[in-house]
Amino acid sequence: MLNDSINSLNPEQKKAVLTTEGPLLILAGAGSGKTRVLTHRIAYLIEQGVRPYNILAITFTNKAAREMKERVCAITPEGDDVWVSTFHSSCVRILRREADKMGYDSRFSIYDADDSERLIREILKGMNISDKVLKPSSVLAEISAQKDKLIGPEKYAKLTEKDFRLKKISDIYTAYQKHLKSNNAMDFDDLIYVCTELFRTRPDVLEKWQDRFRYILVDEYQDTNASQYRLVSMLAQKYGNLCVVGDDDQSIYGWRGADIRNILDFEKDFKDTVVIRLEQNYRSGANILNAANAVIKNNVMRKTKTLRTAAGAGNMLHFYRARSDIEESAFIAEKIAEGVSHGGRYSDYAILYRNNSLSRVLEEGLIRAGIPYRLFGGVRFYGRREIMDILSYLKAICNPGDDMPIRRIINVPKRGIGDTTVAKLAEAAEENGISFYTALLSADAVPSLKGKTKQLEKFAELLVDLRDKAESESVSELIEDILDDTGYRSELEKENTDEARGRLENLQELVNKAVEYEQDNENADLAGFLEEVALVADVDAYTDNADTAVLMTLHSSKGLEFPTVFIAAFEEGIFPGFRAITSGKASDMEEERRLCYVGITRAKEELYFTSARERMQYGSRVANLPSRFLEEIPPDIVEHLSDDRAATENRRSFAYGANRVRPKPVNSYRMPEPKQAVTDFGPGDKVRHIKFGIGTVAAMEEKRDGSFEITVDFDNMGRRTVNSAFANLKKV
DNA sequence: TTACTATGGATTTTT
DNA sequence: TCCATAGTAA
Repeated sequence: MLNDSINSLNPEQKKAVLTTEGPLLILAGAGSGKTRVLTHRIAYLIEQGVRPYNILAITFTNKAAREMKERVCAITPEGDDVWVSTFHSSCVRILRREADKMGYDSRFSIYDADDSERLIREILKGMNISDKVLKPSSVLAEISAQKDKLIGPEKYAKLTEKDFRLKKISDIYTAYQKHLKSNNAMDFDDLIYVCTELFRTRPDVLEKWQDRFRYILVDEYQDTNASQYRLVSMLAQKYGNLCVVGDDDQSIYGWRGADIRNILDFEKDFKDTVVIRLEQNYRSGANILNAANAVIKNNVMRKTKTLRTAAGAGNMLHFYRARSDIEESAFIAEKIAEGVSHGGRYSDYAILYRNNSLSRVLEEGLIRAGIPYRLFGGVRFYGRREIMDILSYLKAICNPGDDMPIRRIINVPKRGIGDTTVAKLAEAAEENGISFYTALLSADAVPSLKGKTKQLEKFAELLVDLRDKAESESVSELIEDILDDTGYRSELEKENTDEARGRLENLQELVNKAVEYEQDNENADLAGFLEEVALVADVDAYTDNADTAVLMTLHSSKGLEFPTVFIAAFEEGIFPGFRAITSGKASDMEEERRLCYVGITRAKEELYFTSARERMQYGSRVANLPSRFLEEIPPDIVEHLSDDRAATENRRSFAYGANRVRPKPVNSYRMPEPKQAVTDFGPGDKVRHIKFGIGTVAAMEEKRDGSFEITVDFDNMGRRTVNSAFANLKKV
């Protein structure tokens, strides 16, 4: 059965499956069936007598890991014993067993990005540095970048001696790392970093794990950073059976430390590497592939690779330039409605955009047209305030030695313990060399906190009480208790707003997740739940079984495919983004181009690029030119829906290209206020609306932007208020 | 301590 | 525009 399955692969895929020994680099173009290859490869290894236990498969998302595991298990039951997990969870699993060798307790907690940033703020405050001078997020980014490059605090200090600003960051880095260590905590980067340190300093431990993982596979290899690369190469050193799969053209996380050289230089780093190119695309029509190939061809930093397809030309691509962002969203909504009315499903449609702030106007268009949709990204579920609050309670209960979570929730809900009190407590803790929690328990001994003893005692009691309950209760029960005992739930219920109701729903969802976790894990405990929660992302929740259109950023769309794709706001200054245009670095523009390539190759049948002549951005009206990437696509495969020659001409004369004249930032050009929307009707007149039919105008109100809010009593739809800027009412 | 107003800043975010 | 944070008044 496995043999039949392997025989149905194309020659390159087959070779990739059968080449089991030695270093192997698989350059897998978009839609070339790489997951199929990987799963077959694992199954084949097992069939060849490799123990599943000796195989490690690394993916970037939990979702990918889950899917791969399922697919392997579908071929062979033994697949269940293969380690399929993300870099981070693999490292956690290793470190839980080896933590003591690196001076950590095996119950170390994991800081997510928010925890880390809060800690940085804390340190900045302690060092009396304004967060205007050094932005916590950029400090964190710098520290993260160093860890990714395996540069520890000491080494960084040496490197930055001469630069005043960097010297400061170096001090913060040192303090940050010290805090993590003393709180028995690791941030995301540490998970990898500490693991590599462990392997570097303890050859005996390394060898143990080398013997364990004789066959290693890494997916999305183009997205690995230096530390991940180091980790993998150390593990693979002894047996040399390292298979990496990636597509340099889909490297879109360079800004997060992903080092494209990992893939470009793989052959240099691993002698006798076998390179296999999967260029046969099974996803899209030829026009779409040609567009993708044509765009990516403009990048210099890449391994040459051209996608082929056996499919026919397929449909033309479409470009539409609307008058405004609102009209653009209306166009997209209309196209979806049209498609669905011809028998399509909402879930056939994906709307992709460069950044999250663009989602709102697009959503509004869908809402107006009554199209069901789901939005991915934006605020992460686990990033929501109410979720983080309750998780902080859980963390405080689980690991009271960690100050951060307690400090977060000490006054949530409000219980009269303010910043000054917290600062005093922290000081007392510092002076006595005890944890914040211990200081809290004996707060009555601190004279300066006299007036607050009552509140502090009550809070301490609450925590002790909850810790007690945690001993005997399941995680979900504990969450319920936290919600009740702290008054968190009743507070939200009292608020009685839509927002509060939404928060309550989210909290219920958190309880559900806990229940799910308990059902899935035999030895479920609080620490395990927190770990799981720390290492999941929202995209992990994406499923295609709901019949709704999907909105997400281009970044999140990687790895997915849809019959019809809209790439919205395809404009200079947005995509490519303002920063990539002005930075002058060719590599920035190349990454934008790869993102464009990713977007294009998500489409199976139809691909629309949409843009607007002017749009609201940051509160003001801006006019952007169509994206330069549009001109990189052969014109004969793009249908211009807006018959907009003038704009195209305009673009031609615009000197662009980061390597030539640096263009004026397009965002700085402000459009004059629009002409007053002309209407030839007024209250009492009969009008026709494209969707709502005939009605009588009841009222008209001029808006600041010159358009009109028009209230109409429709014969069939009742009273509706529409805006003249997009409603297109006609007098009858 | 909290609740209000002014101000400034604003990609992308697999873990 | 919309958000988070800093500063100020009660």
